[in-house]
Amino acid sequence: MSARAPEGYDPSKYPPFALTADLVITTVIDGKFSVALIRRGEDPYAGRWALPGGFVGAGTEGSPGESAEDAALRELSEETGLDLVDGGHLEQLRTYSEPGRDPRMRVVSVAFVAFVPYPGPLRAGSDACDAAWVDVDEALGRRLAFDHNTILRDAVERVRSKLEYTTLATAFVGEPFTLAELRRVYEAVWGVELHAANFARKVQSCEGFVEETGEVRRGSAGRSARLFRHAGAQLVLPPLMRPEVGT
Amino acid sequence: MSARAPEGYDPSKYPPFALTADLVITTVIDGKFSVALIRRGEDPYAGRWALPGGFVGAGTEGSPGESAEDAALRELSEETGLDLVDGGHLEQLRTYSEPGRDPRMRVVSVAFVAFVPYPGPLRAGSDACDAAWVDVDEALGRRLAFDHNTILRDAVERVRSKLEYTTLATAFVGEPFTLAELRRVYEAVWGVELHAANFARKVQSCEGFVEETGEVRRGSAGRSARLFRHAGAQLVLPPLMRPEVGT
DNA sequence: GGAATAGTGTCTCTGAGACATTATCTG
DNA sequence: CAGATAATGTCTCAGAGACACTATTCC
Repeated sequence: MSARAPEGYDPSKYPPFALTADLVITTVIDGKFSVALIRRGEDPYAGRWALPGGFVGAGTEGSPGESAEDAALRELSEETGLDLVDGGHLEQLRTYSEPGRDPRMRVVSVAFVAFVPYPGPLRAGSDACDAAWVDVDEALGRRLAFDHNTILRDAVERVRSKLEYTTLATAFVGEPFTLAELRRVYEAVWGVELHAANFARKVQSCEGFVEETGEVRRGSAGRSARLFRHAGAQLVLPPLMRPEVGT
Repeated sequence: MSARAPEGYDPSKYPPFALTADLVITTVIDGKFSVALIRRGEDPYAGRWALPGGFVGAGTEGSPGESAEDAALRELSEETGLDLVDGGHLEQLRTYSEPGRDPRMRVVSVAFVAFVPYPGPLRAGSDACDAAWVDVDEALGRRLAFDHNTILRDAVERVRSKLEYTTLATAFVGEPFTLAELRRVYEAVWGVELHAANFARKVQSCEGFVEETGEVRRGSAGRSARLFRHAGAQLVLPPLMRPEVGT
């Protein structure tokens, strides 16, 4: 019985939680799987690196408020300038609600993961004294604010596994892209080397994963590469398997 | 910047949300994929079927409060008597935070999915006038309270896909179980018929999925079946694929 | 031409699916 | 013994991985 009020609906009777949306914004920069971090300017955890995020607007009389997704999109745009109309992907990760995860008050955080093509350096937001793309492994090694190490770890595993059975790797590259560029996304995120020939065959044999634009990319050494765009399919069946991960 | 208060930490400055944990408790009853629903005794949506759930305790001075997971476990136990020590599985689905999803006030719901062995009929909780196991397809056809149709749809898809690449089917059967019983879980959840011989080979060839107890189950017609228990592995590699679902 | 990168051909091996056969139980 | 259910044997086919080879581009 979601949200049933036993008698009368007096909001003051219901425990107040503050709600935030925290983002794990991931991208691939020059072959490195990277995440957007900000450096906190204020206590608690002043000076620590943290995930970007912010409060969800609850609304007042006259204004309807926003969902956690709305808040996440707003934060993503503020932080990176992206709005997902051309490429990129945002999805909910999970919600972190342990009492005590924020030392000040009861804050529940809905965490999101974003997959974006590299949008250039970050601008430090109003409440951060610094912002930067950080290699994921290095970020996991830092002591982040709040429970953000846990959130980041969960997000990294989500991204890695989603590349196996979805076409979301295309969200990391701008269109059009070559098959080698797409392969480098997998290699960066999974930390492995893939067999180029077999990778290309697999991707092209999966209905709706990519389609040729007809153009080629030249300019670098070697034979010019055909260009592709994402062709709409969401799932990869059967999945691409990341090698050697369980053994 | 999760939960940063720009100046001073005055909780009254932060928008109050009520937080609930809603549960999609699934099981397999006699070959039918089923979900626990309760019938609401009070407005809003009095008389409508809904997912079980309840408020998350925020805590007060002296009491620490609980996480959404704590609340979900409490609700699961109240509703079914189960505590997951022997079998069963509970995981977060996602959080639903659209403004207006509850007509009374701003309620954010963290939804969970539970996989449990059939625990017998439900007892109607304090705030429900009825409670029952309902076939999933029938439940999806009803007009449930709040946005519970959406939550249920998301949960059903989660369960179906989780059976592909995890060993969670074992959470639906009591131990020990026969391979035929395990196969009937897949058949019920996916709504397909599986080839018994190939299923048994696949399950046994997957390291750590099941292990023989050495006992057999007799009493029904035909050759007696060997008994198994879950052997600890969480993932099925390569995944079991549900047939014909995309085509 | 030579190095570098893209793309193709093809072989092997594994595993899924289909189906036939054998084994063991109840009545 | 007949029927039912469990378990095994084996054939075929698709797809992943490995590797050799061809194609095209820049220098």
